[in-house]
Amino acid sequence: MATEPIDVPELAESNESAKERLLAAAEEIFADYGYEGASVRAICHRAGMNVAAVNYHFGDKETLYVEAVKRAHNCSDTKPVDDDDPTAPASVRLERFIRHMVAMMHEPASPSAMKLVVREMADPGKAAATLVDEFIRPIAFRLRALLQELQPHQTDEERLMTGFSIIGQCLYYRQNRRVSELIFGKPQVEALTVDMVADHVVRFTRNAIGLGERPA
Amino acid sequence: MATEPIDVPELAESNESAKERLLAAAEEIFADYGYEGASVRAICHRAGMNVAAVNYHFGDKETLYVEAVKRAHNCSDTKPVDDDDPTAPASVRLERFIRHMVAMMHEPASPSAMKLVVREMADPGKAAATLVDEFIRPIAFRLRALLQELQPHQTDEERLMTGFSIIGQCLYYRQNRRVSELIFGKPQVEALTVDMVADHVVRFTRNAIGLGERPA
DNA sequence: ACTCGATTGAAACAAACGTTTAGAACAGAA
DNA sequence: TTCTGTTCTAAACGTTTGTTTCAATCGAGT
Repeated sequence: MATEPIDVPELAESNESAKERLLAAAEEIFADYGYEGASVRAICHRAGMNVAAVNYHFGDKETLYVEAVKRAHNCSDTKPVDDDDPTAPASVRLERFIRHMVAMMHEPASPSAMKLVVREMADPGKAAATLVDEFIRPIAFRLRALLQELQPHQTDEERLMTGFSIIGQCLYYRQNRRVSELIFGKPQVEALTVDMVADHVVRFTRNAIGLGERPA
Repeated sequence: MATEPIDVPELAESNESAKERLLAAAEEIFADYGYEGASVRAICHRAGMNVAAVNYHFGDKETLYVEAVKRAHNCSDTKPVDDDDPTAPASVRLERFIRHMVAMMHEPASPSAMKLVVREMADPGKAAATLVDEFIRPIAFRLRALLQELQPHQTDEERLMTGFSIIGQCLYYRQNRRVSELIFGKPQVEALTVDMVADHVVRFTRNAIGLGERPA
């Protein structure tokens, strides 16, 4: 009681390691089965820990979920878009934006993290607000700024819809890949590589907003 | 045993009415809470029936779910696209296709039915195959045929991606509406009416595939 | 060695889950 | 009426859920 806790550096490490394992396991299970479908027991089993671990480290299932989603969006690779060259022409930066977006959707650094993030976005829950603030909105505002440069004569609403058209194309392959495979067969869809899709979306979008064919 | 069942006309009606109420309730609850999140008790309570009703009429929860999804896609309005005038030019039929698609996503005849269908598409389960066969694939093949008319010089893969770009734009507003509201604020997104979005997607797509601005 | 706070383990908790059972209520046929 | 089959209800089934309890274990400070 009387003794102040002082700092516990190495203990904190092992603490983080335990929480980290739990978060990693939660990310996978939540991504695969959804919030309701994932059981605390399955998560703890995956983490090699006891059922009580969730309650001890996070309090309850919901808190664990929110923390897992927060951790997931940190694992996503936002950086390549951050160090974008601001001196390049807007049309080039738009192309880079699209290519980064398509790549992120097709081959995310952490598939289960991306899966979990997209799941939360499709059905926004308690973690959605944080996710939007720290992960989604920055990307959306970057695109909006680009479109303001490229189409200053258009209204805000027109640019908003243009942004949705671009994002909609990129998101399609992540949100509807499996259905597409059911429709056209898996080989047909798998034949579409990241580069092919990126090239297509860039060309489709450039034509759509009047940038014309991309110069070689 | 010895007596054959004969026909039971009016009894069959009341039977259908009971199953129908159950299916309607299941559609709403499953659409709102997902398969795992929806409880058999909640569905039966909504239908004003006993818990055992699900097991009596459908056997188990999963069968009820599949039947509810099948019923949901029947409630969706596929017809307006069916009686499409085949004599009109392909570019006009494409525009009609897009407008119908956008309208169906924005203001479906039965919101809960559409919600349930989209949910199953996002996370394909046991009902996905039927849904694709009877509901999704016909639409997709119609679009593919249109693009074959409009862009006969392109490869199958290019046309496939073009189709995905078009569908991706239409689906965006249904799959990511709530996130968009979180990003930009509800009023900004609600300001986009069905007609505005349809006009935009038509113009965006026409430009993208080289049809030029639509003639007045 | 001893103490004490942090962490883990096995077990159990009440509640909710999908499912089942046995019988009541009903309608038509004999 | 009596019988027969169908439909519905109340109650309970066994299992699984998220959560809690409490003692065992560990690690560092005195």
